[in-house]
Amino acid sequence: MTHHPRQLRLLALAQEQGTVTVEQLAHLLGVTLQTVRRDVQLLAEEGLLSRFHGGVRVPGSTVENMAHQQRVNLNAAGKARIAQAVAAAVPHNCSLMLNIGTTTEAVAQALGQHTGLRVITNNLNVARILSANPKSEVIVAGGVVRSHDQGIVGEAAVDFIRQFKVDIALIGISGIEADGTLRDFDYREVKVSQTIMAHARAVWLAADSSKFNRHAMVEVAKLTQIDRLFTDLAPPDPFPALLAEAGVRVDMAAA
Amino acid sequence: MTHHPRQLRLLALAQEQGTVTVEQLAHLLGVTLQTVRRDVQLLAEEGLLSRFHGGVRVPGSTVENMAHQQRVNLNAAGKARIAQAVAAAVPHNCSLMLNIGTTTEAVAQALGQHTGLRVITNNLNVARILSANPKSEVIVAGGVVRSHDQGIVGEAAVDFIRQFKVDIALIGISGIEADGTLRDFDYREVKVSQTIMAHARAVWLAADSSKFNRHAMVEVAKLTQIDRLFTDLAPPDPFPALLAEAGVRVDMAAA
DNA sequence: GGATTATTGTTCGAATTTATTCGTTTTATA
DNA sequence: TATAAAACGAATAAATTCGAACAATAATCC
Repeated sequence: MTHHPRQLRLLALAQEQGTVTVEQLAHLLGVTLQTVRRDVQLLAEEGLLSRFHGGVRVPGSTVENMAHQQRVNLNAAGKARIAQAVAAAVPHNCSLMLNIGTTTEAVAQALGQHTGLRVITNNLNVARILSANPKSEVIVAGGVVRSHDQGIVGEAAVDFIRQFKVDIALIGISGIEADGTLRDFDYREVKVSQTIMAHARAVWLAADSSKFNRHAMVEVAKLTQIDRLFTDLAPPDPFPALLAEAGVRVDMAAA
Repeated sequence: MTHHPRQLRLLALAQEQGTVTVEQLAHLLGVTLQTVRRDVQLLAEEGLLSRFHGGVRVPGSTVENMAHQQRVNLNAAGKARIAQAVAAAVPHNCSLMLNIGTTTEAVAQALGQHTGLRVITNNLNVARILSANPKSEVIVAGGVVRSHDQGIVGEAAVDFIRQFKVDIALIGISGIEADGTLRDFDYREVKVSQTIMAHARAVWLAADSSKFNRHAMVEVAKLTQIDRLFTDLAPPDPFPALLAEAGVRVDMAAA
């Protein structure tokens, strides 16, 4: 099944104008609104188009890294609540490490009013957010910048982090499996996260409810290595038992 | 369903101006205050915006950040022309180092379409801008992040940069004095810039016309260490003679 | 040519978005 | 601190947009 010529013209129009309304498209293509909507729905499902109420636009032209932006939006409210809870638990004048992840970025945002923090991170967004706070010091790890999420990974970052030992490691991850392992997608990122955990006196995990039972490839750590978990909803079975067994203190930031 | 174009325009306006009132937004976007407030609430929840009573600002923006925003706008046209000229002179598939400065940020922007670049920088803005280009690799130096311009300075950054040797060092500075010295304000930043120059086969200087005869405290280098100067207007006396004597090739990106 | 299938147009109820109004909260000023 | 002004957010009504159902038309196959 290939595309109708009209659908190709529709795509071309969207490309040209950046954004087009459904009504404009109907007029330009000489068909009814409903036909345009059918085409638009199809093309949007294939990812060739982003739609908004009233029209469409080319995907990705709007915000540079749409993928990252959309992940930020995933359960944004939950992440914000978690971030507030973490910030409330972090004392002033302590040292922290934050790894890659949208949840840690939310935490960085929430730490904006703290004083005397020393924060080490391999996440450029975290660095940008926290460096706006002149009362805290931000140290960024050196290394190769990953384009899709501004994270720094690789051997250089690992070496850099090894120089330090901090009070708290705040970790975000991709998934927690039912066997009690924390997992992530990128091998190089995992190396950094493990190093961060090894160089902290306490390890805190920030994970919103969507992370439970989500699968990812590479093992970062086991729940037993975690001292404290911040989440937004009560974890499903079998996690309460696992967490209790591992001696993890759970902080729930409910709505 | 993604963001409405109006919401993207709102974000762009906030980005441009640093801060905007709700009333201004309503007027500029041609909708009522209530609609603006709805958009603002949504975008703020997603962390794309910070709001205050009466308006919004770019997230994590403080007075510091604003100051930086304004510096970016200083002679923006001249910087953009210089950046274009530099980008035209940089071949594909080469290695670069970029230091701190709004001019180097403009260059980073202009390098967005190059392929196969390997860029090392101690400027988080440069890293952010260039990491959006998946055809190039960005390596950021580790170290303490300076809050007012997102630059990385200090001994760690110097050590990090010493590992590399690149084709071109692209340097921005605060002032060029009539005695042929290039100067900057922050001692720690100067150390980094000097290291960058020492670890490149060619040193290019990007300096708009406002830099000539501008005074700054710490000496970065002498004109004789520069291979090539990119500027937007003909330098005033006595610089043409100095430049010729130092053997600097001058590229003028006139309007 | 006739039957069948796919595509488009039409109509209409549901869902979404926007404007208006008004009570509440925040900020500025005396 | 008291008061006035401004800004905010909730509620509701009007307008717009969306999507489903079905009729009409075009394309395809035998």
